[in-house]
Amino acid sequence: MIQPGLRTVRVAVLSPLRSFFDYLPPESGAATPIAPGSRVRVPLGRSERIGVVVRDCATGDDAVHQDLKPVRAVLDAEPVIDASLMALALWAIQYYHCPPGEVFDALLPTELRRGEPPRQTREPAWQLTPAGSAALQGGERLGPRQRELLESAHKGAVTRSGLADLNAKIRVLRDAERRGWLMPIGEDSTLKPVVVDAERFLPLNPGQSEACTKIGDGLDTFGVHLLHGVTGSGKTEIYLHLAREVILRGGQILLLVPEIGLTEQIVRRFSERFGAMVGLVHSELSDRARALEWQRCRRGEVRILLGTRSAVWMPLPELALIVVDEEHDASFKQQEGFRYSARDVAVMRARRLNIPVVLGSATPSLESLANCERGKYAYLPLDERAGGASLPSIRVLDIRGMRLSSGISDPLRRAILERAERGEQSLLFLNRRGFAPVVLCHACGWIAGCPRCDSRLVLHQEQGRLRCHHCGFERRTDAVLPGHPCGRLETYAGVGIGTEQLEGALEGIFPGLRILRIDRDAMRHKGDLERAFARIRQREVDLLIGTQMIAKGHDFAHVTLVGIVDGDSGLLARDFRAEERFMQTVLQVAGRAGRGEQAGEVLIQSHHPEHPVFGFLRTADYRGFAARALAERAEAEMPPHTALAMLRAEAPARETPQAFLRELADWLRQTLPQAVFIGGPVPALMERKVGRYRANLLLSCADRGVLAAALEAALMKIRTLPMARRVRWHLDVDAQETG
DNA sequence: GATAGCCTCCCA
DNA sequence: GGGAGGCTATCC
Repeated sequence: MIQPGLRTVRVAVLSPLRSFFDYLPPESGAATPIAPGSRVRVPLGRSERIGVVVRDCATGDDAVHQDLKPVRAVLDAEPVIDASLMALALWAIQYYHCPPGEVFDALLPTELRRGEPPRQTREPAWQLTPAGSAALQGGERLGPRQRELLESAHKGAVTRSGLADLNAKIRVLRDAERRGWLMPIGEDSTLKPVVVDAERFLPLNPGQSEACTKIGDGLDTFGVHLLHGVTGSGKTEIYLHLAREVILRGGQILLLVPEIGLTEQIVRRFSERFGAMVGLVHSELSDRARALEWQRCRRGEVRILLGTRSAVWMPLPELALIVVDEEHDASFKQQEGFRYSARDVAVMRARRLNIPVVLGSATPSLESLANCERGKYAYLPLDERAGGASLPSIRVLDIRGMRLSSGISDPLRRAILERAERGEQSLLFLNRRGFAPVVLCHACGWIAGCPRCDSRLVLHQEQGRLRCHHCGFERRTDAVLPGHPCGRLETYAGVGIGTEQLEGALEGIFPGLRILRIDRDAMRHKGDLERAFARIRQREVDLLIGTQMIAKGHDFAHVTLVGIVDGDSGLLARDFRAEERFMQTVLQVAGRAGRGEQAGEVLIQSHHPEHPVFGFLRTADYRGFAARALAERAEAEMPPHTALAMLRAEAPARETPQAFLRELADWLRQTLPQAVFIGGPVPALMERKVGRYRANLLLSCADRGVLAAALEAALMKIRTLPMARRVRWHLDVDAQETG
């Protein structure tokens, strides 16, 4: 029986359980309601957990349970999550159909998740300077507020929270600071006065200013602006100008970037202009450092937050603009646990705050372009390169029947030589690490496979290792491998070429050229990458070989030739997004060339030069490509034309995940409306990974709301399926891949 | 995910 | 009779 009028507290418990939990108010202090966003300690089963109060309800009408337990303790007097982030979190729980605790895990720094009190970082404080002392003793005419402030500082340091009592505003304090009467003490680097020196901002070209004005005009209302600018068109400068505008109005800016390590340049440009107002969050940060940034953001000390995916959840009470740079980048989608898209969350956050978002990219996602077509996003093209550099010309080399030496055709070889003779740099892109991607036994022909995955071991000759790139399995090349029938040692032969082998081969082909390889193996240590980029800038390198690692962010002014060694790799479509990804990668790598004065050239080696993708690449016609791809997606009823979710399951036995998904699929097919497409179950593209077998069920529907209801129904059904306990499963809303 | 209670199995 | 280990329900 539910007692009417009973007061209950709804809590998102930090656990993987897929529901909220209701509690009675704490036994002591039952009279005061707990503010949503405060943390509580609650009993759960036989143990205790930390949770976040979602609401404290006068009537417990919708509490389902009979005998509720009371909250053990309220941990915060002030909520640690403000109302706007709370609303965003609740939206995410619904949208991603994920356990509430998972979302709040993403919102809170570790120490707060553990139930510890918010760390007392030293509160910003100011003290009287000699000049201030003189001013107070009659040297200056002071307003009543200024006098009050300085008198207080005379008695002891002034803190931010002390200001409230003083009836003085931050402005008075800033003013006193500017006049040299007060100076910050303690963690003073964060307290430098806000100086946004207009002279340090580069002038914008007409295209840039037009885009900037359009976005700037809408600063006080929600709107999504897709800034489609070719590489080198100066998107960053636009962000900088917008940031200045927002800061002058007293707002905070959130700038999301794909990977901070590879975006060092953008970080530098922001720090140069805005100094200590810039905050930084990324996955490499320690828990402590992260918690500190969290506090600084919340207190408003950080005015510009630069960060990767997880930064979208940071507390920014005066957030006024969000920028998502390289919005098409796959790393914005978390691939495990709470599988959210930081870009999509950013758009939703902006919408709820009624502030604008800028999505920037040279190769926008099809989703965003489709939203422009539907009139939901504003399309802002930037067609010329800032500084007048011209776009590289792109040519496809038909290498059918050509003699290749170590994968390099003669025309490409000659092009590299020409650049070297002119003192220019070349860059070869090969997205395959290691010496050889396939290894076989020269004695018996056995192909070395990973014992835990359906994958092949990659030969890394420098390190004398065979490695699986999917699970981390690794053996020395002189060890007997599991499953090797003849077990003979030292008889491995590599098939195919990776960057490591290419580097060696090129040293033979181009004696005298200074060659540098950039991939995860060659750049294992901290600082390696920065040193490598410095060497390139200082022209200590003639020929660069790189994987994905060199595709993003960095400008190479003296690179005038880009060679795509394997232009076929992206066309052997394994996934519905493969072509899009290939197009984006090639254009991104191409963008590295010719950013200086000389025009650049891109040569793509391919066995399928007639493939339509190359037609668009030759003219760098990304919009043409996108139009065709969008039409294909509509035809195939795939995103962005439809909403898509993947239900993935895995278990130690091959049959289990499929049996589970089949039972579910059978039920769903009978129950769900026709409009919902149910594909599968089918084994995952790589069925076995780290010793577990995986299978997928695809659900899609043109109507997102109908799909959401279908997913909710599926989750309800899963609760009743005994099979569900025998598998590990999860739901991936807006999955990036269908494999 | 964590935990406890229950079951079966095996051995003394 | 009892301990180990697997299976399953439950968590407000």
